[in-house]
Amino acid sequence: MNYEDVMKLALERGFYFPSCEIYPDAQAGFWEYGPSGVSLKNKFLELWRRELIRRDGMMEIDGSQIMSKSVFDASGHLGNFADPIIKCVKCKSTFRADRTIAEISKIEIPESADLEEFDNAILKNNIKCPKCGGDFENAKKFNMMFKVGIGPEEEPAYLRPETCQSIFVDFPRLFKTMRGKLPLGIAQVGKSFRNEISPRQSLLRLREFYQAEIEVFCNPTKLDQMENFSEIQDTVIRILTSSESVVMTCKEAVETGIIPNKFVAYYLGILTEFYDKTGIDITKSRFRKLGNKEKAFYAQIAFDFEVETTVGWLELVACNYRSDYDLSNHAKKSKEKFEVMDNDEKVLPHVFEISMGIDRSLYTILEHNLYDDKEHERIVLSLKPYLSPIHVGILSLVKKDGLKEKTDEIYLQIKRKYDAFLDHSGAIGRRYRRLDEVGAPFAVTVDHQTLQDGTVTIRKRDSMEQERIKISELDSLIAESTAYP
RNA sequence: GCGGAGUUAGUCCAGCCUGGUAGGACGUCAGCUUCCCAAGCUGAAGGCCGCGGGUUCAAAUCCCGCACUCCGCACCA
Repeated sequence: MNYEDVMKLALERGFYFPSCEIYPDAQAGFWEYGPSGVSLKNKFLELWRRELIRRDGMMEIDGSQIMSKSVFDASGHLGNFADPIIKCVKCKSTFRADRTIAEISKIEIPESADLEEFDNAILKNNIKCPKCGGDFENAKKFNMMFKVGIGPEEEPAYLRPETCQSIFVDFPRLFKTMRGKLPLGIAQVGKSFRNEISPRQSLLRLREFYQAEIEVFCNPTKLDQMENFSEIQDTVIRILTSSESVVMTCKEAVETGIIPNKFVAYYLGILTEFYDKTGIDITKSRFRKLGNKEKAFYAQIAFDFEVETTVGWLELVACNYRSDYDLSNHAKKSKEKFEVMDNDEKVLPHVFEISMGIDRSLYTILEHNLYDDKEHERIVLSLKPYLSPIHVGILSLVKKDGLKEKTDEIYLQIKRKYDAFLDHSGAIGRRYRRLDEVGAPFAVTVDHQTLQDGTVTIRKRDSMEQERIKISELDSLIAESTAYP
């Protein structure tokens, strides 16, 4: 199914929809999750915690969304998280200053250069608007961070453009008080904010979006001493470099040098295992090794985890080896000490990050799991049972003869433990199909036989098969079938 | 931000050219029916036609702005 089909499902079944949609001044790039979306998101995050956080004994924190100016001074976002732009006086088109100058005059000016450098280059080389030949206004910086004013004096602060800065800032306290030991993973789930020029495609490019980030602090001299590497050495990953596309095990990737060390390979391996369990088609995924020009300003080595969808390859996760970029800058700016002891050695840890875009991941899960079952005239969201917004539908075959009451009774028994949905109204087939669309893996139906022998039918979403089971077996069956892997 | 195409009920769309304040399908709800897969029958709810302004006796319809959506450019988790 394609983007439009997913969009339609999202709107009709309460997965997500535009924010502030009843008002004319609603801005692009802001979306809300409805009940089904929240339920899916919560379960996705629980899987993330199980597969990555608990697996490695990482810590999870929950930091402020608004952070002080100093943080972004140190992190480099104030200077670097901005694009130099130039605007044509005549046709009002806006261009990236560095790129436009490089294209026309072959002069490379780094994007972080002073604005005068761009203006001078434009003057000297007589650079005009590529569209209409008009002159340019002076170069400006467009910073993608949202500025906020704190208190009556409107002290400047910013909405965080990535969640990880609180992890770096909090690192000294966390390491000391939580008895940290390298390598140490610290994780965070939360919102980040970027003032995108042109947000588009619902959850795929947002101005306010969810990230699940993991920052692993490590001793840079021990990147190949990775005890649990054996756990994932045979995990198959797909890698795209500038020259080739390969499918190989993590072990082979390290041996051939495509991945620089066991440490990085380990995390790419467990990330792959995680995404496999979300129900994304892992054969349509790849780690794209980024070239120097594509990398973020803080990254030394970068792999983007990308997945193919009907709107192209989507970047779901950015894996960056940030070295000591963040810690050394925060140490310099704050005068706080960030060195820690690793056995007898004093080290300033390096950082490898796994920065996951939650919204994009959820979209991809929906797209990869939605299919049109033409034979049975139904749309099925074939989610993994543990991710389904609704675990089980509880239905009465007909309302009369006490079936409704019996159905209510079963619903009452299980509704606190599972996401159950009670439905009495309409034809049974219609109710099954509605449940298929929100991905409920099971439907339990109460019929006349139920009143006689205490059994119900349980219908499976994907096969549409039914079997009779005792009501007393219901709990354990659902528990088993919807358990995380 | 630019270029192109759009915006009418929860969803998809007709009506617009040739002004006279809305219609279909699906979905939803209630009842009947129905003893297991979107059946049928009856009834109902739901839209000041994206927002604002203009022209007109009269605007979904013509004109102008703005917002949003989609496709390209650029940017990115």
